[in-house]
Amino acid sequence: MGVTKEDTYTPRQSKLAQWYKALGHPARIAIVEQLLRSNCCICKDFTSEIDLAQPTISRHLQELKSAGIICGTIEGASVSYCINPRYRKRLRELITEN
Amino acid sequence: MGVTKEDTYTPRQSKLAQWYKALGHPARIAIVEQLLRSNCCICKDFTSEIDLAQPTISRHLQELKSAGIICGTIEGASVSYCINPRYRKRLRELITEN
DNA sequence: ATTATTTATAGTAATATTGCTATATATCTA
DNA sequence: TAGATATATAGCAATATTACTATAAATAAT
Repeated sequence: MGVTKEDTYTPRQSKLAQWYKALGHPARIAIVEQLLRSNCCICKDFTSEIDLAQPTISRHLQELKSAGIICGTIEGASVSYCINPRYRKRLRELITEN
Repeated sequence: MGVTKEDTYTPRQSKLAQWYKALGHPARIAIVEQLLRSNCCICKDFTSEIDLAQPTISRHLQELKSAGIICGTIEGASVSYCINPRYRKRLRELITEN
């Protein structure tokens, strides 16, 4: 049904799955890679690197944010995104390895 | 459109995303965890641990298999599944960590 | 040979995801 | 203030995912 029986699993299993699901799209991998290189980017920076419409990029950014993978801070008219420092090292391994 | 613009990304980005997507469901996390504990399981072993119908488990197993995460070998009337030895260590880190 | 056991596939229905265009909102700049 | 810039949201359409029941297929057991 496209709906996951959430209460079947431990919170840890659900959390892990949510984390990896957030990384389960090439656009989001590309975003994380760009952030690992550039440290901080505004939304527009991604739209010039990744061939997707701006609202689509924005949506992927929201998904990474709600998974706790990235943080966004308003900076004037733009929003500055960066890797959640807590997961920076781990993400570098996840993306770099293999 | 629920369809990913695959040619926008590098093969590496697509491959990474595919790998993490396969881990992006709690049932598949549960399956991998069980295999990390038990080394080898037949399909029926999973159905008695995870509260999902047998065909649903079977489908999740196929997805893990096509991502290269697990291997299945026919053994009489049943199929013996195990972690792809090539990724065993890596998966233990991915599942255990955090 | 018939029945039981084990697994996969077919078919279906509900929900989720991805991506677009149009537009709202908020801040800068002239 | 008026226009430009940057981002998010609304709304829509197409496809993907998840899970079910029913059933096929293949081996094991009686």
